[in-house]
Amino acid sequence: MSSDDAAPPRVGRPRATRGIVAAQSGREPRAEILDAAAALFTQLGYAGTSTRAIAERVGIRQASLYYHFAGKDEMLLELLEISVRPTLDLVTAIESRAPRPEVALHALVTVDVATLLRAPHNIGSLYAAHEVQQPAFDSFRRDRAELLAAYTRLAGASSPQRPAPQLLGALCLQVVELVIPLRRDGTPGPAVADDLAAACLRVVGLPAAVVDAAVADGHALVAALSPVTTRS
Amino acid sequence: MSSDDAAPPRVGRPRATRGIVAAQSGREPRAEILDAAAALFTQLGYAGTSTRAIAERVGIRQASLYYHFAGKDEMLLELLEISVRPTLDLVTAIESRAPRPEVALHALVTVDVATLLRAPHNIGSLYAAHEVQQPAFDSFRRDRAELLAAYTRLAGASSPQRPAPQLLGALCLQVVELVIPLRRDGTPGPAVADDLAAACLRVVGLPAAVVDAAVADGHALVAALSPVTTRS
DNA sequence: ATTATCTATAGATCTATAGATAATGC
DNA sequence: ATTATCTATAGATCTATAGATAATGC
Repeated sequence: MSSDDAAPPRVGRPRATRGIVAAQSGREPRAEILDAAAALFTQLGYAGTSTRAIAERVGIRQASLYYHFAGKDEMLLELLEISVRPTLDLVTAIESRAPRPEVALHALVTVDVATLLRAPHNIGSLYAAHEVQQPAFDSFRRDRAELLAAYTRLAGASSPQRPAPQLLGALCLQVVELVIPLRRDGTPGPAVADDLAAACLRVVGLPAAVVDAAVADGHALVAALSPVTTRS
Repeated sequence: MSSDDAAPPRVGRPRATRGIVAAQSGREPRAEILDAAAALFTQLGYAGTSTRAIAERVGIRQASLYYHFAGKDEMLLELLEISVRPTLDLVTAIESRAPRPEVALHALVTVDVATLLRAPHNIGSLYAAHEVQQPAFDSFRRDRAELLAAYTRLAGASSPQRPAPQLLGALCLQVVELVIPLRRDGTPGPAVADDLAAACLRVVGLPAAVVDAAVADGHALVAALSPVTTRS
C-alpha cells in the first residue's frame, strides 16, 4: 500500500500514470513487458494481442514498447525460449548420469514437465501458434527439434524393439506436452510429472516391472541433478 | 483443357474472371470456399488469413463470400466439424459391438486417426488456434469433449488400475492427435493408425500379450463397421 | 549527455454492409 | 423474380517510425 518507501530513482521520462498508479512493480521494464505479453498471448492468442494491449497492461504507451523490443516477434521468441532452455540445459547431464536409458527417459520427462509447469502463464500453449512457423522463430524450433532428438535417442535405446524410434520420440514429446492443456484446465496435481513420465515408459513398450524400477531410479536421478530445478 | 464441354448453366451474375480463368471447378461455391479456407487457414493460421485471400483463391470478390457464409467464423466451424463428426458418429457402434473394452479403444483410435488423415488440408491443425476457445465454436468444443469422454470411458474400462481414467483418456486423445503434426511433416505411412492404436493400448497399461490380442480383434471390428470409413 | 518515456501520425490493413448488375427461369 | 455475383466504402483497427520531453547523472 505505502508507495513512498524505497522508490528507486528511475532514469528517463516518467510514465504517464494514466488514471491508475500501475502497481510500481519495481521490476525491469523488459520483464514487466514480457509478463504482460505472456498473459495476453496465452489468453487471446498471439495474433489476437495488439501491442497496444500489452502496453496498456504494463502502464506505458504503445510506442514505448519499441524502446525495449524490436517488435512483437521478439517478445514471443524470448517467451518461447524460457520454456525449452532449462530442460535442454539438463539433457547431457541426464544422459551421462543415468544408469539405464529408461531412467534417463523418466528423468527427462520429469524435468521437462516441471519446466512447462514452472513457465509463467503456461507459455507452452504458444507452441501451437501458427506464427511460430515463421523464420523469425527458427532458433526456437531448432531448440525444440533438439529436445525431440533427445527423446528419440532415449526412447530408441529404452524400447525392446517396437516401431521406429522416430515415432517413439514424437510420442514421448506429445505425452509430455499434455501438461499444457492440463494446466490450462487447472487440473494438474503434484503427481502429473510422475504420471506422464510413467506413461512415456509404457508407451515406449516397457513391461510394468521395468517401468517401476525406472521410476524409482528416475526420481533419484532428478533429485541428484539439482534440487532447485524441479520445484514449482 | 477443353473448357466448353458440359459447362453447367449457372444462375446469377457471372464471376469476374480476373485474368486467369480460375479452373471452372464445377463444385458448389460453398465447397470451393471451404476448401480454399482450409488450405489457407492451415498454411497461414486462422488470424493470418484474410477474407480477401480466401476470395482470391476461389476467384471471386471478397464481398461475395458473405453471400455464402456469415463470416470467417462460420467457415472455420464447419471445417472443424468435418474433422470430428465422422468419428463421433461411430462411437456407439464401436462400443456396443466390441467384445472387450481394449478392442473398442483400438477401433476408436483407428477410426479417429483415419478421420484426421482423410480430412482435407490437415484441418486438425486448427484445433490449436486460439480462436477456437471463443463462444462461436462452442458446438465444436462440445463434440470434442464428447470424444474425450468416450476415450475416458474406454481407457478406464480397459486399464488394470493405474492412474485416474480422466488422465488416461486425455493421454489417448493426445496420442491420437500426434497424427496431426506427423501429417504436416509429411511422415505418416499407412501404418500410423496401427502404431498409434497400439501406443494407446500400451499407455493405458495393458501388457504386451493383451495388446497383441486387442490389435487383431480391433482390426476385425473396424473392418466390420464400414469398409468405406477408414479408406484414405 | 544519456535514458526512458511521451505525442502524433503515416501507411497499411481488414471485415462487413449497401446497393447495383448480369445472368437464368418462369 | 430470383440468384449470385459485382463495385464501393465506412469504420475500425494495428504496427512501427519520427521527433519532442522530462527525468537522472556527470
